[in-house]
Amino acid sequence: MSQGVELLRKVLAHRDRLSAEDLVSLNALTFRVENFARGSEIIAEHSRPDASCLIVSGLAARAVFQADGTRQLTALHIAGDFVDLHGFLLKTMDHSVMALTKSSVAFVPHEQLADLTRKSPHLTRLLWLMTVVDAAVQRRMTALIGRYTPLQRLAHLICELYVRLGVVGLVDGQSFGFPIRQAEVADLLGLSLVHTNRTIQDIRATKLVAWADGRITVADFAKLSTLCHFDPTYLSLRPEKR
Amino acid sequence: MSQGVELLRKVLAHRDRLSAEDLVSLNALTFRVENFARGSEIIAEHSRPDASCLIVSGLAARAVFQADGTRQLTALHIAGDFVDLHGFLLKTMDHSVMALTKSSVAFVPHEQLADLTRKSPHLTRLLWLMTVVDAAVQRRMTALIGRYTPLQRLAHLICELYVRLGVVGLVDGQSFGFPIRQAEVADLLGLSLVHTNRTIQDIRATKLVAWADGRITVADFAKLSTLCHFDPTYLSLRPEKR
DNA sequence: CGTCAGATTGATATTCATCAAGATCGGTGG
DNA sequence: CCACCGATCTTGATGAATATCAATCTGACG
Repeated sequence: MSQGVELLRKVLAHRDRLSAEDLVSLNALTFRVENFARGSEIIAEHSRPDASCLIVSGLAARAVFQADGTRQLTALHIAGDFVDLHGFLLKTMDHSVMALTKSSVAFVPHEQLADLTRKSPHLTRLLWLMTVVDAAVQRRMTALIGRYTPLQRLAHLICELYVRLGVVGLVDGQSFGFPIRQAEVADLLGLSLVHTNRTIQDIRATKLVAWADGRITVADFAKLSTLCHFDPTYLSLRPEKR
Repeated sequence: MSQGVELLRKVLAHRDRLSAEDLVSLNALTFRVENFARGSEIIAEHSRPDASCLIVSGLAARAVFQADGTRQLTALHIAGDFVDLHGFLLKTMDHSVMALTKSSVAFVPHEQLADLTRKSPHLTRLLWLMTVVDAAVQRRMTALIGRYTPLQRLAHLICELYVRLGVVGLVDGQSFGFPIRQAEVADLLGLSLVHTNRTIQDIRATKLVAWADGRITVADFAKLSTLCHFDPTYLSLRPEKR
């Protein structure tokens, strides 16, 4: 079983029980793995990909660029995220996907996904769900940037990462690797670089989070959650019949 | 053919050719229509709906509420939008859907949608697409609030509405009805009410848009698009094999 | 005529971006 | 081993953008 499929199985299993038949269909998917350097573009805006990709390792982000070169990173993606399932339906990309760290990415051809929609309604619904969860995460991001203070935005980002990375086993005790530059955090949170730096100092001052050398340690998840009103409902992490 | 199905057919036909078989499956869907008053909740956060809804007439919005009573409207929905297709997969709502004007809403039971995923892979992909387009619109919203000026946000909102309302035939010449209070525009754009008021005055001053008595007239769509870098790619409005 | 919701205005305080320097650190060539 | 360099983080100063507060205005309607 490829690493990509194994990760996908783990992520889907958090949302619904997978039947033996589901597993067979999953295993039938063939992934081509490709590596990307930090800062490189995995999928380009306006391109027409013929395969969808899943992050095997590393961090990636969806990016929307502006004419003046500034950008907004609209979503962050981690190992196990079927990032570009969207492209399967969109056909033409409305945004790009960037590797924020050295990443390993698995591609599955669109034909195989189309096949899945014909042969496995249940897996289809689960993959559909994954894109709907992406939408929910995006909604939360909109709300964060629109109505939360910078400190809350950052706290929320950390809470979300803590939970999502936990699902794929990437939280070690209370800490996880997050080798991201502050400029990128700024583009995620909709802040300037300087203000982001100060906000990071603010969150360190709360003592709820330690952040050094590309690693974040969550000292008090409960208090951090309260600070930013984190409610994980939007991640749909309860196994249910779907 | 019900009004709901007819609208849906129109919206889907903008994304792909519908076969005779597709139309039969569409017509098999049974919608229960319900009316909502301005300001009422169509779907509540944390609820577990057993039917998904489509806006037949009126304006609706997804809302995320904060502890202090403030809210962010994360997305705006118009006639023809299958707003709550998300609920079919999420099972538990992570946000609420509000009627911004008196609205007529058609509900189709989740069982019928599940059935569709078993019997009509093509329609399934098209409905899936509609949720993916919602995600794309949401992404654009995040980028807007994070990196665009208030004037650009408002201009972009108007461009988007102009195009989306055009698809369902709700643009009359160069104008469309938009009977929304400024407080709601503020919650959409992530601004304060006062600043929203001033931004509306700014956009009036450009003469590119007239806005009075609940009606917006777009005097120069091309210039307005340029002002806010509007690129309709994210709406996926080209019929393609999907 | 009074009331109410919504729009508008002016004044002020706060937040945030921008600009311009440092500081820190790892790597690299001599 | 050490001086230098570039990338990143940090800091301080300043001004612009935005929120907040408190009126006032307007039009619809009983």
